[in-house]
Amino acid sequence: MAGTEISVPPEQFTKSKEPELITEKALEEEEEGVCRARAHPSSEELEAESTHGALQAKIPGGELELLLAIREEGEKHILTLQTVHLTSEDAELQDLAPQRQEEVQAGSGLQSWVWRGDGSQQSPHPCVTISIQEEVYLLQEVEVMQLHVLEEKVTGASEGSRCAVSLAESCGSIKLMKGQEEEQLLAEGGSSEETEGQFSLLEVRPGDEGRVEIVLTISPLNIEKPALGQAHAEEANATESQKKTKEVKRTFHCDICTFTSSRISSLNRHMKTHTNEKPYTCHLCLKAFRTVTILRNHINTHTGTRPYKCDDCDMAFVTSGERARHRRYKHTHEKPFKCSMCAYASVEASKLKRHIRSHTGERPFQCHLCSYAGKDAYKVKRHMRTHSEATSKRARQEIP
DNA sequence: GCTCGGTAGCGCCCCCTGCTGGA
DNA sequence: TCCAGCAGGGGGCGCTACCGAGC
Repeated sequence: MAGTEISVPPEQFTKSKEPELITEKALEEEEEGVCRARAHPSSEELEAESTHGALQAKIPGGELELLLAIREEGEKHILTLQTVHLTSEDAELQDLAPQRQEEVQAGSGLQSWVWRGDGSQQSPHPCVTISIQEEVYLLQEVEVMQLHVLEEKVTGASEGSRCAVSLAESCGSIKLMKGQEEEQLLAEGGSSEETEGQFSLLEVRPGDEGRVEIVLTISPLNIEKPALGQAHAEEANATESQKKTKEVKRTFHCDICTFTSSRISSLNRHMKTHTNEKPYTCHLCLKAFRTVTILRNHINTHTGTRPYKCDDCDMAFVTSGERARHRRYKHTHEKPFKCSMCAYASVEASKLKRHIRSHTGERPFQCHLCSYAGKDAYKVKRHMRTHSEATSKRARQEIP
């Protein structure tokens, strides 16, 4: 299938951003036999996705739910569901005879997806076949539709577990649901391709009754999954044999994002980034900060204390990062950010980003008084002088 | 747990240069 | 022709935020 591509109206899909696949209500729902991950990506985040060429998936009118089977016990997976252009060869894939078929309805707006699996286990990876109603997902040219499902290790999944992923357009939510059904056997036959070593995928083909079938190959990953309900630790990549043997390296997970660390102190520090708590207040300006380090740097900006002195000149800086950047600008001339379209290279990523706008013509900063748009914020600010000065000139002319 | 070093990102300001229109 | 105004492109720094790792 690699190579087969179907086309889906981009607006019909919302690509889930991997770090967003974290749940808010996962804990209580897990107790109900449902593992549910919900994310609320902001519009900015979705925008960012699109800028990377990834597809945006929006499900018109409601949620999209994807059922899939997890075969291995104690494994975690990242699933990427990707639509691809369909070719005539895909008809051959109809030979994949699913043994099971289920339809899922989740709410009024939900488009039905059909999970299918067969008993063949020839593939090293489990596969899932999903059918989508054709009126929802058109067999045209697709680029988009990428779903990342970060699945928790499935313990006690002897009966198997099913996961349902749903995208709700209205709120941008993604749900990960673990069902209680019996073990779903997995289909074999969809070609797979590794992407960044993370996932494999899948096959898209026309199904019956006007559906599109997507065969999803699941690659087991050694990725720790966020705990449900609270930050937790677990043994990284621990198999039973490994557990029995030796040195258990613990990995601590944030349950709000995909952050992991080998140190609990790092996790504890990280967890503060998910709160608005800023307990460290500058006594000079009353501005609050999350960490004492940031506060210290801030106070140095008041006092003029610049502890980081450049070895090659008389410049000094508040932070080591400023000094390092200064050294790249002035002394080492190291420019790690290189433009792929010309010879331009920059010390800073933001400069490269600004430079690329000169290639693309993008002008994201709009003047609110005229049609002028600038490629960076300061250009608009500078441009605004022309309005104020023009106004003042007129005023001077009108008032002799 | 604290601290340091490094990285990332946004913002601000400045300089240099080319174009354009009016004096 | 000269010059001021304006915009494009880019350099450099200020500051905040975050994280890995050493102590």
